[in-house]
Formats: sequence, structure tokens, C-alpha cells
Amino acid sequence: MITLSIKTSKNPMKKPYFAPLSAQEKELTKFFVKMAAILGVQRSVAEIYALLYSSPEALEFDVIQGRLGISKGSVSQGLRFLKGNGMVESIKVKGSRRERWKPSPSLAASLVGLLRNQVLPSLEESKPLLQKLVEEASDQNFSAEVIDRLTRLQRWNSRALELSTFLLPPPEA
Amino acid sequence: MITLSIKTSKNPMKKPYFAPLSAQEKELTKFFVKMAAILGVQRSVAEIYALLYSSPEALEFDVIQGRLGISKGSVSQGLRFLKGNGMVESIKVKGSRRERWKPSPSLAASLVGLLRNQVLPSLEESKPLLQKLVEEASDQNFSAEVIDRLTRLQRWNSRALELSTFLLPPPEA
DNA sequence: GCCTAAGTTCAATTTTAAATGAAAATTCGG
DNA sequence: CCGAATTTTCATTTAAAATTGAACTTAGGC
Repeated sequence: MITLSIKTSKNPMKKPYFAPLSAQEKELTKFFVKMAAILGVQRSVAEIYALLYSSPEALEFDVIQGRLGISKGSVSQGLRFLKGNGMVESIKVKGSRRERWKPSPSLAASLVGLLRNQVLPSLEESKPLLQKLVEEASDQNFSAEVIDRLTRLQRWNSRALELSTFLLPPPEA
Repeated sequence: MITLSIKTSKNPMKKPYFAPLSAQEKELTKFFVKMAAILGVQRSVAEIYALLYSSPEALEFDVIQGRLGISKGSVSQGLRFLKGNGMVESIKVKGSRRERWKPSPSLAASLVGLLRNQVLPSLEESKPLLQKLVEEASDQNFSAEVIDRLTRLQRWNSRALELSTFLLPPPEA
């Protein structure tokens, strides 16, 4: 069996080598994966962020994929998620179609973006629902105890919502 | 085909009927399920809590299982989780071996219990790890940029930890 | 304006988490 | 302290979530 390797400038047969994660990078990944789990963010996303976070220079798509050993699909989706939550940004270099990725400067801002998108929608959605529940419970003959509980729940929701919009103001306001 | 139903005080052949959830109970369940999802708590646990929360009287194991239509195993595990996080409590009535369950009086305390158990451990675990990472990064020739990032991460972790232990002091302190 | 490198999409697959339920363990009432 | 009632355990099943990768789309260098 013969394998032909044709190497030209058009077909450079580059065998891209990507170093596996260093001990430090692995540790940092552990940390981000743990934090991400609390926030309900998937492992591969945390891995991408950890890699960018521990890299002095912005990284290309291929490098992220290669060093983490995950699929193109995961890298693409992961970067989309991170970008959508303001946690990473990309730079374009002239003369190359490849984007280069790095973490957003402010980790605080990143977390804010993440929380806003993960938590706020649920709180908002629930507001009218709880309002209706309290009304119905009062109209119908619910026990005072239950009405009281529902009312307190409603108050909680409102407060959490106020607090959130205060702590996490929308980006372009 | 003949079915014999023998009904004695020893073998009362009780055909327990459990009402399905009312519209209001279903709505409240939706709410708790949504909130639980944010905190990474499973659906069945949220369902149990919602049912107790909307019941004027404490409920027995069987009633919880029957009305929710879930397995004994799920009820048992769910109650254990809720109890472990201080979100429900049980009462025993004399002359019966069955426990009766109701939500803990303070919703705030319940959330505190949940957060303490879900979030604090990860923050604590990570502290020494981040410490070591910063040291190693300084010892070895890491870029100033990365060292700075790691240092800020460490500060974040410390602050979150302080804030948490302040907001969520341990129960018996 | 081609044409291909670069990135995206999404159905299929793999992985992980949750629910089930039969068997084992426990716990009181008698 | 016996024994049925009650609850727990945990191997198995089921359901949900994450990942893959090949086909497809797009962007921009030439």
C-alpha cells in the first residue's frame, strides 16, 4: 500500500499540531467548568473560555478546536454563545479571513451579560403569572395561609426583578 | 373472569384516589420548575415543593406521590433533598407512622439554604486552586496579561466567597 | 465575479442526568 | 419484640442535553 503525499503551495499538506492543554490550563479549565455548571453553562463553552482566558494572544478557530480536541460544531456554537453573552470578542486581521478570539476585558461585565440572559427572562415571564395566581386565590376560597404564601412569592419575584434590573442594566440603555 | 375484592379492617382494599393538579397548582409548578432550573434543581423536586407550597395542610408521602403521579423513589429523594436544604419540614402525628410535610416558613431561608449548598462549596474548593495558579504563573514566565487575568479571577473568587459567607451564614453559628 | 477557505447548521449520535420500581431496610403500633 | 406499614436504596430504564461531523452557506482574496 502506497501513500502519496503531494506537497505544493496550493496543497501544503500541513499537518497541524496542536499542543494539548498544559497542567495550568487544565486546572483553570476545571475552575471555569465548575463555575459554569452553577450557571447551567455547558462544559465545552467553559473549556473554550478557559483556553482564551489563559492565552496571551487571541486565538484562531482552528487552534481552539485543535488544542481542546473538540468538534468544529462545538467551537462554532460555543463561540456564538460566548459572543452573544458578551464574554468574548473577535478581531479580524487584514489579509486573512480568519477571526481571532479573546476574552472580553471585563470579567464582571461578562458575568453580568450571562446572568442577564439566564435569569432575568424567567423572572420577567413569571411576573404576570404570579399576579394572576394571587388574584385567583383571593377570588376563590383559598386558605389564608396559601394566599399569604403566594403573596410573599409575588413580592419576592418583584424584588428580585427590581434588584436585577438595577444590578444588571441593559447594555445599550 | 371474576375479581374478588375482600375488604376487611386488616385488608381494607383502599382504592386511593388522588386528584390531579388544579390549574392553579399547575401554574405554580411551572413557576417553581423555572426557578429551580436556574439553580440547577431537578423538575421533580420543584414539583414536590410547589405542591406543598400550595397546600393549606401538611401532606403525606402517599398524597404527594399520588397527586404528582411520580414514583416513590422520586418522592423519597426529592423530600430528602428539600429537607437537607432546609426547604421543607416534617411533622409527626401521634398514632400514625406517616410523616406529614410542609414548606419551611421562610422562603428566604429556604433559598439561602439552597444557595449555600449549591454555590459555596465550589467557591471554597476553588480558592486554593486559584492561589496555586497565580503563584505558578508568576514563577514561570507567563505574560503579564495572563498573570493579571488570573489575579483578577482570584480576587473575584475571594470577594464572592466573602459576600456569600456574609449573606449566607451557616445555620448553627 | 470565481472559487475555495472559513464558519455554520442541524440530524444523528453519544453522553449525562433523572425517574422508576422492585427489593431491602427501618420503624413503630400492637 | 413481631410484623406489617412506611420509607429508602440503587440497578435499570427512560428522558434530556451536549457533541459530533458531513453537508451546506458565506465571505473575501485573487
